[in-house]
Amino acid sequence: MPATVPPTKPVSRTARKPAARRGRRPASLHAAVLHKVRDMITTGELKPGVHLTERILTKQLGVSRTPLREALKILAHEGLVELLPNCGAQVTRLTAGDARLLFEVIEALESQAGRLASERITDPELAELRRVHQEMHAHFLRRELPEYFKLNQSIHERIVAAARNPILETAHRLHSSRIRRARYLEIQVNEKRWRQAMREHEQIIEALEQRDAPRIAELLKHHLRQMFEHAYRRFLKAD
Amino acid sequence: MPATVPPTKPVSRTARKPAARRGRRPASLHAAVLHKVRDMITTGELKPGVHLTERILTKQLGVSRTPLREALKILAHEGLVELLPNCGAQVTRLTAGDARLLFEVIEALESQAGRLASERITDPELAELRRVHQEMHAHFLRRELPEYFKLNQSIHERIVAAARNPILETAHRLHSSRIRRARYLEIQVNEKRWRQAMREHEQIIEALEQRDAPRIAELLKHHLRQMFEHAYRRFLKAD
DNA sequence: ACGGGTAGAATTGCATGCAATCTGCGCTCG
DNA sequence: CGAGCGCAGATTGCATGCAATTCTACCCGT
Repeated sequence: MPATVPPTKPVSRTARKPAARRGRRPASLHAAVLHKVRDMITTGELKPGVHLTERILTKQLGVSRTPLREALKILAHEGLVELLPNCGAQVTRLTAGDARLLFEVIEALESQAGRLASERITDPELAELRRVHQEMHAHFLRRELPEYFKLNQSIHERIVAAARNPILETAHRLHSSRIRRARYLEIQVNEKRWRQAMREHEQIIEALEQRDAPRIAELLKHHLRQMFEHAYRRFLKAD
Repeated sequence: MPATVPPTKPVSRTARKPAARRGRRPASLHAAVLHKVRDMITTGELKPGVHLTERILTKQLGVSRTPLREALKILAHEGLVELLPNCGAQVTRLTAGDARLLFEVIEALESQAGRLASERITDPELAELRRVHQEMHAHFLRRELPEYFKLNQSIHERIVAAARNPILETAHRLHSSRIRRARYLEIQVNEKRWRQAMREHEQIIEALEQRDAPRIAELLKHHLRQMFEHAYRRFLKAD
């Protein structure tokens, strides 16, 4: 009985208070719910395998079933939840096998993004990337894992964004979000791997500055493969 | 006023006739609607830019608004339709620029699929692929475009399937469906390109039989790029 | 005659009601 | 005492009702 979670602040727009037109654009409710639930899953607030009942979620989010159901359908389509007919939804439990499949997809997308980024990234973007990288390095030296992790994620996102391909970006984000937690696990505590990852990042930035497309693609692939291999072992241990 | 389309057979399950339990599994209505509308878009029954009103579609499909809306939300998420807030949906109009973005994504996915397929494809699958290829060749010799096109599509799908990665497969299908019509345009009437495409296919199959992963990846990329370049010109002319 | 404003109609977005299905539990029968 | 059956509760899936927003078209003023 997971109903112990306190109801979060309702996302409702006009709701019962027609006077309060506080938030700027009401934005569509289903979109808000979609983002909220997706966040809850990727941050781990909703753990894999948890059974989601519409009743509980609607109460937590303060919306009715219609927008919630629309959001769940989309999440199911994305693969973040599984919809059992007439039996509700449950957060997808990521097996090691699934993780491998995801990494194979991400590898393809991210290396392609790197290739394109090397041709399209602007000098200011490069400078900013270098700056973030150095900031990340500082956190690495101080062994501040959460901050490091956040900037790490940010760097990968910036590279993908520099590819100037929103469709590629969306696809990449979609699949990345599903292994976000695996990526986190990967670095945790493994000092040696952490140093290695830093070196790989250093090389990637350098290759980008030299706009060496094939090298970037190779480096990103290698980086992701290493990441997967290490995360994989942890997975097997964890399961 | 596009309401001249005759209502297709309703997809409803129990509907108004509780006696008729004809179809085996009722299957979920929203899934049926999703497939139906997606088909209508990819086959061109619903042309790009057409405005979709819930009212009309519900009548055509014989379902109520709820499952239809859920299907539209997913299609919007896939990029096949655009959902204007409070203004309904319209079939996404694919610009030449969008097509380029899509090709960049497909190139990444399909070349990765080829790489993986070269390692994982079974000998019977290879034999079947060769068989389909020869059948396609026969249609090529007889200049039977629709049949050729169908088998062409089938070959690409088989290669992706041989990668043994359902997630990759889904992502590939998702993006491919959006440029399906462009692919069709590409070959039409351009005799020289057609012969060239046949040669490329021949090489791809050979490389697969030799399980030469890097070569397959390169060949598929080249094949797709050629396809895009030729389709691109037609696009620009068509627009 | 033309532009602006406003009332009306239609359409979307959300909430809720109803039927069908599934789960769990108690009861009965072997 | 165990297994099968049936009933009740809960939950999902779909249909529809209501409010809000947008688009259209008409009317009025300049």
